[in-house]
Amino acid sequence: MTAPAQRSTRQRDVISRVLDTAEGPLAVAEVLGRAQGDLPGLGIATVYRTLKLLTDQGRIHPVTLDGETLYEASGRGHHHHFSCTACGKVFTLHTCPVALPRGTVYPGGFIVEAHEVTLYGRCPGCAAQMA
Amino acid sequence: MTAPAQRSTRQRDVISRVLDTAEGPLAVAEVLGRAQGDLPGLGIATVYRTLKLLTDQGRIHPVTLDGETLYEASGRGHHHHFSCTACGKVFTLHTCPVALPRGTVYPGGFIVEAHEVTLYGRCPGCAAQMA
DNA sequence: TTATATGCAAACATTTTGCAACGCC
DNA sequence: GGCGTTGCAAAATGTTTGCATATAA
Repeated sequence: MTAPAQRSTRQRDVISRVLDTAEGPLAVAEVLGRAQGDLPGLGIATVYRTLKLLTDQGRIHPVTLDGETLYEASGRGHHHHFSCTACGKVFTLHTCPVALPRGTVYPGGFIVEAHEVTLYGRCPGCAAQMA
Repeated sequence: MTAPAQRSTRQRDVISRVLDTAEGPLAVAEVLGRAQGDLPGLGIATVYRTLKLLTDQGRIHPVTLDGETLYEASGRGHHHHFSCTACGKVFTLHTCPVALPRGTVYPGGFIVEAHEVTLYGRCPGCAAQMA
């Protein structure tokens, strides 16, 4: 009773690479668009199936931002996100503004296992345009 | 040319009260269910329309958590959320773990206008059950 | 060869919209 | 009475699934 065989296909390779080389989390439509650059005939169903597969494998994970589900590659270490209120792009931040290690007991008796922080504001590019 | 008149209806009153008296953010289905306790015939479209109306008025605002959109009353001051990984309930936290006032320039040149923090872990009740 | 993966289209789930009936003001 | 609001059903979105064909191994 072994796990079902996993095949390496061009579709999966391309979708994986799109996420691995992305500068931040991507929306499903964005993944489809970028992957179609290499595979014009790629279907949206394959993207959804592959995203689920990669998520189950722990190679990527979903990030929900303003109601939209984005996907990003795992294994990039602890980080957070910055959502630009001007251009809408989402950036990855490598500095963490909170000190809440696993096991911290938060006021009220909440035992913290993990945390997520999202910052909103102007990204460097949009801030420069305003000036 | 004044703004269109807003009418006070039983539906809007009930939906507003459901959110005002909620202990935390509620999912749309949860709002519908609670409101139907008072208004059995209430339609889901009215709930969506009213949620959008109240949001536009700034009286409530959406909170996205794990891909689900929840709504909570505004004007409760700055706070964050704790999502229990055991029972799934979402709690409101009144202590803020970050010091990022508006205008803070975050490493990388990001100008912070707002921030959101979500903590994950065991709520007091679930933590007690484990012990 | 053969079981898994893909693409298409149909099925679902969720949210929005059109419209006639209804009810505040 | 008039116009905003409601409930229903249809439409628009976003995501999943069935199935015949294509393909990795």
